[in-house]
Amino acid sequence: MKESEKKDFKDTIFLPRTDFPMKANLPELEPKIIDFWEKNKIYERALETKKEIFSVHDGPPYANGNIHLGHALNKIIKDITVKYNLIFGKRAEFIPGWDCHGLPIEKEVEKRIGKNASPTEIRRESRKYAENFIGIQREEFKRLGVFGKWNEPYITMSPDYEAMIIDSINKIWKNGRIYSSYRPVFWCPICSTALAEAEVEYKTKKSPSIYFLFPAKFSEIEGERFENLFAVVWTTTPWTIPANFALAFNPEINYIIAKKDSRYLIVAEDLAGQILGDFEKVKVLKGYIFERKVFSHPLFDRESLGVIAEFVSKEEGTGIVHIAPGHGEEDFEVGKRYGLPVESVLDESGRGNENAKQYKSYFYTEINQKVIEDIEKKNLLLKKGEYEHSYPHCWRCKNPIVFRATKQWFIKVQDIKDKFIENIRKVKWIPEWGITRIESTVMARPDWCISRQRAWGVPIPYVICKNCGEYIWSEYTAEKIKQDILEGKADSWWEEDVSYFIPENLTCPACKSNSFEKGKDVLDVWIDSGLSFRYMKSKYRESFSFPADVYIEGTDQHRGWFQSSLILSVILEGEAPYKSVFTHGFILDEFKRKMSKSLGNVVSPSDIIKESGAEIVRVWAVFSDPSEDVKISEKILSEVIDIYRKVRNTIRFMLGSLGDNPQVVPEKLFPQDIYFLKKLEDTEKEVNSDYKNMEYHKVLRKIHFFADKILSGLFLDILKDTLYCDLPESPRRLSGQFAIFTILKSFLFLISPIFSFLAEESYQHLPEVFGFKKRESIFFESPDRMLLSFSNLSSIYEKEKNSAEELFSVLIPLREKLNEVADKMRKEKVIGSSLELKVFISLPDFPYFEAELLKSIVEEFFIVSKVFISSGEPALLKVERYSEAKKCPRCWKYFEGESDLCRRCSDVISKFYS
RNA sequence: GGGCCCAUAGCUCAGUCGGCAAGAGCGUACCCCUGAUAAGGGUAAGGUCUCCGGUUCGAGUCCGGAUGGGCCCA
Repeated sequence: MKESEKKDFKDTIFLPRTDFPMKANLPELEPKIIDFWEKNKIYERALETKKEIFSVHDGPPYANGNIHLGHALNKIIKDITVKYNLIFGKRAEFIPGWDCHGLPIEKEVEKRIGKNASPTEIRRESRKYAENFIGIQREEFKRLGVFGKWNEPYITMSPDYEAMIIDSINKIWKNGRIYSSYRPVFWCPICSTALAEAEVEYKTKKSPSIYFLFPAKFSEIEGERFENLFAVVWTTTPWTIPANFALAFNPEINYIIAKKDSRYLIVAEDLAGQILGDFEKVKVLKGYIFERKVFSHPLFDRESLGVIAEFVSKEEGTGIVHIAPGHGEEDFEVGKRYGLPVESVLDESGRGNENAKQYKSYFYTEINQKVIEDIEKKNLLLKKGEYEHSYPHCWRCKNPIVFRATKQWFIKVQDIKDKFIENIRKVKWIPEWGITRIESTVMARPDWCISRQRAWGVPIPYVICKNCGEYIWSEYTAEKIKQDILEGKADSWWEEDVSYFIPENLTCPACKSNSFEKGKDVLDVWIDSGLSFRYMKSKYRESFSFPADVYIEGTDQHRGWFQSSLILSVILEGEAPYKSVFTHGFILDEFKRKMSKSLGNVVSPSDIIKESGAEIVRVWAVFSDPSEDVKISEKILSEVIDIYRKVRNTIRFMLGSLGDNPQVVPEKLFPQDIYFLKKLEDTEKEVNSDYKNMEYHKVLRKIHFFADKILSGLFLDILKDTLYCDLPESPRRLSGQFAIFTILKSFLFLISPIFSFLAEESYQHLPEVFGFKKRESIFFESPDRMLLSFSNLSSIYEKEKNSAEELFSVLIPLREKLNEVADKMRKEKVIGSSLELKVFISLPDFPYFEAELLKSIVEEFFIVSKVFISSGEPALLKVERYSEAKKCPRCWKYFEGESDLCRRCSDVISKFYS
């Protein structure tokens, strides 16, 4: 046959027709789709029609810096949750939030305008800084295709939010849960502020390490006399020695009296060798002996008391721990038991104060040196050196921090831990081990230190008695600050005089004095974000249901937001603020290392968006199981892109196959189509349940498998002959097109929470066939219009789906067998296309199917030209090249006969082109 | 150092109550098609289920320990 004749027949077949492009060019396309959603208020309008509320409550990101992949992963998972619930009829309003106050922004601003800036300047600049990044992050999140009320987010620095905070904290105070107390807290001497546990980082640090002696003020032990008796003590913080008031011994471990160079030394037995070298062991005794024994302070003229503490270990040091109750958490606890003074020897900038006596006004690192020198002068130093250990550092300025006793405000939580646990157990934690994690963090936590000596935050409403230093919390003050904030005077606390904030006749409850100054503390930012549920409750009454249906954050938030929200909610509302909590993992590189600037393995979402599109980020987010850590690499991204392409091309082919706009709904569906509709129904059910369980990576896998193997590899492949060559509006072709349309609608609907851009783009290209009238956006659609399992498709389908499945469960293994044989024949160059084959099979009786129909089904399903069926157990009997036949130039199937075209094709030509 | 979690083909994951001769997709190799064409189809090769020990007739699955990685804490 000549080329020209071939061409002629190509013009007579019905190839897919669609203007849906194969290449997406997402970086350019996506902004247009976002524009479409925004201009037409698609999300807002989709919400309007729904009633039942489903609340995905946003944990506010911190408003500094551009978003990173962790943010993207988080918001995408939230978005998928929101969209899934939305399309299934829930009013799923996503109100994004931003966390604005706090140290990181304040430090950043300080860097720009100088440390000496006034609080009002700092606050003004901090506010600008946060606003700027809210704007930036908002655009970045929108660019990812995340639906949300971007124009009415909640912002922790907005006047009504700040007022809500003051109101809430005052309510907790009225409940008697807030107290002030001296207490050693993490203190950054560089930033001059107390830090929360969440604000310290542990890094390796070299510290001085000294072994030194406390002279005993007693010489008799268990009836024996030891003149020149000393306790051996080890420390890596010599500057705390001026604050020493005790020496702690473990009651259970063995101590010895060692004679060395005419001195008797007390030290733990197991450690003596490595500390002392050569010595004479004089006596062994248990630590409890030393309780209430008195030693002399090595520097000052005062005493140091022997005490007992379980935490003293025999693994490290000397088995005797120097206790400075004002400078260590455990020291403080021990001190409290023995009634020791809680004294700080440092001022807020880390320099010696009055208590430090001769070390006054030296920085604590200088005190280290001086103390060592002085101890050496007194001949009490045994050994000195350096010690490398993991030590707390300030999260912001990265400098080592200290423990320092200061007066702070606390929320009492120790006494109601059982209430927290009780409420934790009512929540569904996904994955399940989340409950272990939150329970252990809640159980381990001390009372909540809520005060910070900073400017960028919500002021704590109290004043200080100038005469006696009493801290006085006042509802009057709280109310005044709150009113000012609401009237736009957020900084009045720093601008007005103290008299403005207190009632006229206020007297100090402790000393009756009437001279006061304003408190200098702002609230811990975890209070801000932890109260977000309360803001949602009051401001978004129409769209937020308390407790929220789900909180979704990274696993670090068990200690952070999940906990702060839980504590505040249990105190204020008597229950947890969420019904379920989903946690996702962190992002690692291809070698499972965390991302860090120093490793140079940081991937930013904007790079991927620029290169490949936001949809690729969305699909990546569910490519791995997000409840564990997720990896990203070039390889993974290219696989994600391949999945996208496959899904896109499959959709494109289906759109094209409906390009001739079939309108007549077929009365009869062919068994092939019914079988694939059944596959669709199965997939719908599985995918729906995966969505419900938030197993989005399983959704992706099923969607991909369905598009690739079921549709592209089977259904659409076998339908090509019908679609291309059968007469339009012939029963077989219409049935096929109807099935395609049914599948396509459903498929687009199911992928829309994840592939939001692709689903919308495809929906806009969807032809209105079989009487289907489109809506403005796919997000206006509903399951009953889009899903097979939610519609009541013709009784034919319901009636015949089981028999169709039965038939195909027999045909599929035969097809696989045939493929094996055909592959061999191709490799041996016997055939090329499978249409060159004729096949002999045996099948059991299928009473539902007539012989002719059955034969045509099998030919179509096998994509061969001729099938002979005999009766028997299912088997592939013989596969041969169909050598006696000739190829129809139109449909390329082989047939026997004299005519140029096969019968079907000549029929179509005569009917369609006459 | 402590708590929690993870560990299955080169990559990403399935693997319910212990019965598996261990599955899928991607990638790879080879082949076909050229009427989804910067597409489409087929076949095949890939695994001592991280390691060591235990329970059991039987363990990827249960228990103990080790190693590596993550989060949180000290």
